[in-house]
Amino acid sequence: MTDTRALADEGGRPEGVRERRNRELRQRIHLAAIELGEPAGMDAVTVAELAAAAGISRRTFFRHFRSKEDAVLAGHARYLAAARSLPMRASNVTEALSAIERVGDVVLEHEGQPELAEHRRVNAMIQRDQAIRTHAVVQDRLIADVFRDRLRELLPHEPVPALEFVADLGVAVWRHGWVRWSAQQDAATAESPVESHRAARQLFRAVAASATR
Amino acid sequence: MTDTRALADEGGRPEGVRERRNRELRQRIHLAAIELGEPAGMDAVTVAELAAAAGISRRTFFRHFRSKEDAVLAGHARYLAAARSLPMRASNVTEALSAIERVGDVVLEHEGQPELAEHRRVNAMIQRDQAIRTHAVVQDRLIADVFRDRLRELLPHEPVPALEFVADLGVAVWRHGWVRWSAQQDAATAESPVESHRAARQLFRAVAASATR
DNA sequence: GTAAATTGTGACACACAGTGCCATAATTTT
DNA sequence: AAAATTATGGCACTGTGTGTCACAATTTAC
Repeated sequence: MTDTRALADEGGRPEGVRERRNRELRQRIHLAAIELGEPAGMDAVTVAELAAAAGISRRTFFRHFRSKEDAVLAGHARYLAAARSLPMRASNVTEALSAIERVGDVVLEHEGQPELAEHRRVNAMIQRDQAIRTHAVVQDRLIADVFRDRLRELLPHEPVPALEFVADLGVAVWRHGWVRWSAQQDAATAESPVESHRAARQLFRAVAASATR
Repeated sequence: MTDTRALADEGGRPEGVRERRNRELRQRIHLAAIELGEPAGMDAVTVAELAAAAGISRRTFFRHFRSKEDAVLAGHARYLAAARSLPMRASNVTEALSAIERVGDVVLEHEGQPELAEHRRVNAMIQRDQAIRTHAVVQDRLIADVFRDRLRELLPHEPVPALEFVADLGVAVWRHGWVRWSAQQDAATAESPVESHRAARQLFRAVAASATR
């Protein structure tokens, strides 16, 4: 989680003390949020407790995250950053979905073992914890809006509602990929994230093919 | 808006004074919310102002709506009620989407002129007003969860993530239908709500057909 | 019809979220 | 080493949402 820079600028300058501390602190807060929220439910945790657990003041917490729910959903921040910065290409509405899927592919390639472990944990929280679930869907919408705006630049002649719709669908498929992956339990039949996302896309296609007579 | 009973029980008993006042008050609050929120943006409106405009106390407002954003989104409440109460039939995942679409069709049939005018107004707010937009997507998720749970009863052998996904897609198509309809401006080429929703379903199919090579 | 039970309302208090502001400490730059 | 920048904590303040109580209005039972 955490290093939203990973995708954007691989070749950065050294990274000063400030930068490193900032990154580490965000990570510490993130872990504290999961640690406290996982057992009790996020509604039962106050920002004051969270800040105390991370060794900072309430005020400082809000300088690093907009809300306690935000502190949990680090994966969304990475996907959002990718939606903003990765190159996209599409020459019509139906290609737009593929363009979004390609962004997802790149993100998947960058998610290593620690991120995957986080995904399992956070996705489990999204299923159980209403506060987190609510916040996750809001984040999804923000990401879809970013995709919509980028598609708008690529396809200025397409109606905006259609682009928004495609962006929505793209994000829904992405989310379902993770839900599917996180639902795996026994290692025997477990899919890799890439496989789960492929399955999500296939299910999307299958459902659409038979719908709307 | 307003009468969430319309779909559920057409043949009801007379309706007492209490019931009527309750309904009228909800409607009054709803209108006050739109009236205040439309020009200023919902973030700039406090519940105290809203309650004052509706002639009630702040405390009473919260007995009728969970939040000021909720007070604006009356159409979502109707759709939610329909998702809960209308009969659904499906024997596999791909039919599930059609089942959700059928619920939408029934709701559409019941939306008269005043509701349609409201849809235009509220949808415009959803586009402009971040607070409302955020809340709308949360409502959509709640509705999708209701559909998911109902599908779970109909198709107990299907994996829950798949059902959740289909429910998500169904709601996304529904929402896009309204967005598309609300985007119409000149009466000359304007679509009816039914036509817009049909177009939404077709776009869904078209996008899916060419995606995921 | 009147009495009892139920339900809606306002007032008050309270916990908590989120933000503006300022003084201070730590770091980067010059 | 001094100056400029940036992170932090403390404090105050607005606003949300909920629990609780007393009281008024309706509904139900008799």
